[in-house]
Amino acid sequence: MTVADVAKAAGVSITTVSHSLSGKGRVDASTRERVRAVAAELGYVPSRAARNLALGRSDTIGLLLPRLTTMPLEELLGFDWYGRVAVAASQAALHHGRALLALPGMQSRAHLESFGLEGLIVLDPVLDDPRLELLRGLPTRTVLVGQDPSGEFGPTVAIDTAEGTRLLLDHCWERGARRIAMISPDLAWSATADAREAYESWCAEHAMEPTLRVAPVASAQSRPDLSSAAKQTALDLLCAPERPDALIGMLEDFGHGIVLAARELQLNVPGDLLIAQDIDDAVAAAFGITALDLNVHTQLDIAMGMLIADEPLPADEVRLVSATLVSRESTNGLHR
Amino acid sequence: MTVADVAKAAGVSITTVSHSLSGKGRVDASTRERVRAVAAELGYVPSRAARNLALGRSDTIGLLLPRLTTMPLEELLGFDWYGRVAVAASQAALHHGRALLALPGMQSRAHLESFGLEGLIVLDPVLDDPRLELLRGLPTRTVLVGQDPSGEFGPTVAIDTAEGTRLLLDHCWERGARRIAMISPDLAWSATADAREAYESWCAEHAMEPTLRVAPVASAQSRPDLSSAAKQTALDLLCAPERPDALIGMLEDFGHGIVLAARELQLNVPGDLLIAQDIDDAVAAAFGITALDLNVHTQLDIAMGMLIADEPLPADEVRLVSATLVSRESTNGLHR
DNA sequence: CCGTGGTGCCAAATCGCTTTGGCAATGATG
DNA sequence: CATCATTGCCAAAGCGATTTGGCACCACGG
Repeated sequence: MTVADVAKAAGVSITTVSHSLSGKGRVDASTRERVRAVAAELGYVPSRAARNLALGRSDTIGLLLPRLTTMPLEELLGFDWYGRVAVAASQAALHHGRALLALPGMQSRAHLESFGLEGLIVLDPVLDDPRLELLRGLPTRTVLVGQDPSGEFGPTVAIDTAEGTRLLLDHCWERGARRIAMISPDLAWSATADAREAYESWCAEHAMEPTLRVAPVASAQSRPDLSSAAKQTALDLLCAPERPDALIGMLEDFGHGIVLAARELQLNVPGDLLIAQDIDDAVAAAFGITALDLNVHTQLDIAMGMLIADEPLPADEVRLVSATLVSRESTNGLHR
Repeated sequence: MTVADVAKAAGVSITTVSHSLSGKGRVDASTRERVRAVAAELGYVPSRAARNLALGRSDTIGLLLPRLTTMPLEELLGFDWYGRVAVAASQAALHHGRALLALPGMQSRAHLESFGLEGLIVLDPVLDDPRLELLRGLPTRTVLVGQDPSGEFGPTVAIDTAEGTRLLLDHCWERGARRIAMISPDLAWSATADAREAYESWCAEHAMEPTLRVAPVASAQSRPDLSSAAKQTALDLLCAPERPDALIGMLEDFGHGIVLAARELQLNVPGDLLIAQDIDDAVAAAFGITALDLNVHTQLDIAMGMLIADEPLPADEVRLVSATLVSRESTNGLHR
């Protein structure tokens, strides 16, 4: 079932069929409708491959995963967050009739171009990101999702990390915390840096001594045990002389690790210690840990919209998405 | 950069380039190596679109999601399990140099064919599955992942649900439980039916009265609250005169719901009640709930292997994958 | 010396679509 | 009535790969 079949059945040329269906050329309205009717009746569906070849691009959006740690790239998808991003991207693409392709690592530019992608989503760049080299001058429309430390990637969709961090801090403050510590991962993420910065300036404004600890996760060869890393760091913090009365974990599973640490030290949550996390997930929800909903669907809807829009990509637009605070029992208030 | 460019650079014909790179025609070994070297030096990567058109198929594997409830299809990806399957499928495809396409619902057969898929993975059929009609006579290699109640889909990869169910029951029995109840969802899944059957025959073997309750989740218009559904059912069960001493939840989040019910009734877990779940996930892990690891990567590796193998698909092979019991605190033993 | 078979290479057709450029018919304009 | 612009349609030329069928050459055996 090809254009030729439809053309024959409708008694017109291939050109007219193509123009009728795409609405592009000059075709009489009645002819167009007739051709469309015939095509529909025959159940004609154009071949993707042929269309892609002729158009020089596919209806596929690529998803370029980051290179955070030394672990194999594919394993990143096993991370809850990247899994969710991949799913959200898939849904957004699907919603616009596009397919999503999780790209097999960083190959050559030619390799990247061979897919004839309609658009490309690049996730979470880090400083000195080797992918920058790949993307420079790439003809493919590209949108960054996640913050860009270098500012060189171009159009970006990102969470307003500073705002989100302040949401968490304000929330803990309101619930009575006066010594709020932060546990941050050792990742070169821009969001991580922004959060630390926001934390420090917030502390300055509230005349609070900042207590920042870094939990090591980046050096793992395989999927790191985020919860345990956070737990160790939390234990360390909570045994210090001036024990914090609130702990904010800045990576998935960190909240859970902190809960385990508190349990081990027989601290009551939230009576003795408030706990919050910068990113919401099923575990945080099940444990009643206050967290930020990063609105991954909103982020990817926006990114997808930018990619498939008709107008040219805005060169340096940064669209910030606000995180939503999800308040749960873990910050229900300290004993006084 | 096309075959023509490589041909010119190497001083041979397009045919010879194609043959050299694919290793298919008759080409002198030295020529082949030379052409390959030139292609590599030029950074030549064949265009997917052109190859797909010429070959009549893409290097894309489709993933056909099930139609479990009345919710919009895309939302299924939001289910933890299907998200994980999609990610695992993506990884498996990626590992074989293929792309994975989450298919936009059940369209016409022509629509399905328009993708020129190299292979198709169909997830979790139910009785009277409307997708059966679509697939009958489809030229695409198709593998089913999940159990097939009708037995009409052809080659299948599935978890051995009966074996897995028995693993859970034996485990609870060993830990001292003598009144093991099961909470099952109201889904037309074959796995659900198999589990119930396995439960009943196991009970018969152990002279135990089966206590099966169905938690309603299928009628939800949007993503159902699985945990609450299970909690309600568990509360009901645990308030009955002959209170069970072990509860097995047969869907994701059911274990968590049962934990909440036990907590509400001030039952000690595992002192007064053992809890287990038929499917492991991050929440079960974080809560220390014993669960079955359904080895989703193994399942999809096998399925992908069948799809891209050279030999023809075995018509009716069913490859059963064993679940792995992950024992955690929730079944650490009853008070006696 | 001729027929046979194998080897190395290539021209051209093919996949199914989009798009360009042109032709004929029609209507508007001077 | 001649001219020109517009409209409706189509033939043909791509897009970049694969693959078929055939040609020229060489070696071998009868």
